[in-house]
Amino acid sequence: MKRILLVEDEENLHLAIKLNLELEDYNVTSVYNGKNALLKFQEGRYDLIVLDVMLPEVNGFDICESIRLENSNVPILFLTAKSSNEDKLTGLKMADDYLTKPFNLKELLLRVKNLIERTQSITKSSENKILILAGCKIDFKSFVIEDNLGKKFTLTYKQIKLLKLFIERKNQVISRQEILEKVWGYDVYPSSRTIDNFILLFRKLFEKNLPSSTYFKSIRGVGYKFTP
Amino acid sequence: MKRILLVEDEENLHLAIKLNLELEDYNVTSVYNGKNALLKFQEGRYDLIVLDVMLPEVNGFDICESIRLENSNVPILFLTAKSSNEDKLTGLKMADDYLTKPFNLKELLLRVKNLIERTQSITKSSENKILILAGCKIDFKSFVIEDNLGKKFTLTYKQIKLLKLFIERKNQVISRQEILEKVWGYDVYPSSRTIDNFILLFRKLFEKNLPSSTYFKSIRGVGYKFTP
DNA sequence: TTAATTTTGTCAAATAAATTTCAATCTTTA
DNA sequence: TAAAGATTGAAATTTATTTGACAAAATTAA
Repeated sequence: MKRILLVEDEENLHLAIKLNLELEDYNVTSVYNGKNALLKFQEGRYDLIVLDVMLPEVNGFDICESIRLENSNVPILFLTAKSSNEDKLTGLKMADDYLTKPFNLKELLLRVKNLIERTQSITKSSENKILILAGCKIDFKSFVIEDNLGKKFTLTYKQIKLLKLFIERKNQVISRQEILEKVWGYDVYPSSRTIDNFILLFRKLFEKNLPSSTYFKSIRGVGYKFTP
Repeated sequence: MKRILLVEDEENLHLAIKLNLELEDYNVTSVYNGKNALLKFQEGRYDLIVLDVMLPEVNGFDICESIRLENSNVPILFLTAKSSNEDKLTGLKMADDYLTKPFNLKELLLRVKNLIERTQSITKSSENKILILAGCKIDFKSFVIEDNLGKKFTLTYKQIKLLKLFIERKNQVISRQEILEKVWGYDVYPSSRTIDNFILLFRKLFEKNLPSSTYFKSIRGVGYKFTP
């Protein structure tokens, strides 16, 4: 049974969400403010956190940040009342998904399901969040990769995100278009060169016999394919 | 925010649909003919395409086919004026849903919502698009074909696209003209040798007893026929 | 049937286009 | 404000695709 931490201060909405999640057989822990959210988070493990942005005292973004600092990458679904663009961007950067109030409860359930399944499948493909690739240990928790000589290198958030996408979709051609949307987001479109630079780094890190590449193959006119 | 590509040439209807979709908080991209539909489709990713069948120049079915050749399974909702049976059947085969004009806008909204939700939950269970042909495994996701000896060969984007067209239309003669339109696009006309070169490769890959060909037959004066 | 014509098959070379790479610039974070 | 990270632009490189030349096959006309 999947465990969800629900952080929402509006009583009626809270109960509605809780009821619906429980009907879908989730184990829901209820919390009505930021401080308790952090307490509950530290007490037990959760498969998902549904987090309202507008909370009394400590707001959702701050809580999210605290959680991430604890080296946890439990998926977080933000609920936000404002639909202003800046708010969305700030939120999305940290969140794994978000919903703007008022929202459809069905949609919430769908997103909850997707988020949990998605993270489940990533975790599975990289068991304890550590993966060996080309003799390199990749630790998705600390963002550190270590080659067979013990040399360490810390990846950035985006690099990890892209690497995860490739691992999740190994042996599949992923279009540049989709890479941008999955890693950078729907409304942000940096130039296509940006992706290339990330690939460049990955190749430097993992490929043994450059300049030919075995792991990160370019599919001309489409995008890239990762073959472990 | 879900993105919808609306392809409809009748101005009034178009505006009415657009307005209603936007009131439901969809991000609508407007297009009034087939060629632009394909252009817009290639530019960005959409969660749904609302596609009129009767369009000037390139009709809805052809657009649908082109989209499917691009390896996209974005849900498509057809709008059709005719309610003749044959039309419905042809449409439904490719479409995920369809509506016969004149229709109720409420119904459109309902179907749009359902389609988007439905596909959202299916998408993650990525079905493996693998096909066996002449003892070769063709994987449309990785663009790789593997013969019965285990030897692998990576196809290019155009090769995959053309191969898909042949497979979709197996046992049918496809004219060179149509091949060009579906695979190369509607305004690009390369020389006639171009297609031949692709056939040449396919034959090398699949045909067992060259020079006679069993799978890729040339139909003089018309085009080619693929018989699996 | 043979000659003329058209269409298709094949290959190597040319072209056009996408990718790689790197340095410079802009942005964000500490 | 410094430093790290992300992005862009431009040149170099690579590669898929196209073309053109010619051979082979099929079709038509004589």
